Amino acid sequence: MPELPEVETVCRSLRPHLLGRRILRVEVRQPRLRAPVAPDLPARLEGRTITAIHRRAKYILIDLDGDAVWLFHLGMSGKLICAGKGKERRKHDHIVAALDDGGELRYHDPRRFGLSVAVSRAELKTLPLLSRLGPDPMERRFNGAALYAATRASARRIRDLLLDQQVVAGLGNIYANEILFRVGIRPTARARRLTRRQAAAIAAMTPKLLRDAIRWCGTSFSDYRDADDQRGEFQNHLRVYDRHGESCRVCPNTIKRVVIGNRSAFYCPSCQK
DNA sequence: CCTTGAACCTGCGGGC
DNA sequence: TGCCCGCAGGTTCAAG
Repeated sequence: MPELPEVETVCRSLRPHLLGRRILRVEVRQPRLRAPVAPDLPARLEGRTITAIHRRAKYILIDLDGDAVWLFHLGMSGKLICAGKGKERRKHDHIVAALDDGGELRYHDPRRFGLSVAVSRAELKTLPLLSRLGPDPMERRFNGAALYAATRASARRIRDLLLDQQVVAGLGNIYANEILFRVGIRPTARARRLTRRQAAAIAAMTPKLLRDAIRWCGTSFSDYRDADDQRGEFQNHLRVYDRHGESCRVCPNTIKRVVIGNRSAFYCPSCQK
């Protein structure tokens, strides 16, 4: 479900509910996520107060007093929902935290591809999950030169390179495809065939498109929702993703779907070369 | 080292 | 109505 714009939207919607709140109790109802939830997770969180919420790529980091950080990755179907205590538990509510204002924070994830970890600040710095990530797309160190360097000697297709979180951290299949449409490059193009100019165009378009998607609160393609259960609106601005068989928005051609790297890629055969 | 494909899960929509 | 198939916003690991 969630790529960088959706994760950023979730962070923003969490803050009004969570900042300054104390965590009273954490219940792990299903520990079997992508990585098993550690048995000591509740003990590391209970009694602590939430001081800040940030995002790194597709990870959500909740800072607590007393040197603790609560980290989430939403996988494909994960949601963080803030709810009043009266609301009944739903199937797949795997982690439920009770807050000092009577509210709750729930981690809900039918497919269980997400994960949740509680660590100290020192442990956070050494977490392989985060230390393996490349630059966020909004950082200055992600630029045309860096992307061009990553494309050299790469036999991979450019769509797959953009999904590699070590190259740039935060893109997923929707935005990788949308970026490539907007710069006129086919997702199937071999990375090493790109020119310096094309790499620069992709690197410039990436933060631009992501900011635009954040402005629309992300893409609610099927089930993505923020912490208030609100939909995003960027699905109304997609030009190629999941539009195969439909007509291109800028030319008379039909959008095509191909499978590369085991995942669908979408493009317009005449707008993208 | 690099690249590809399968695996991890559940749910939904389409075709029959 | 029900069953089977393919597909899904992500990541990791094994095999070649």
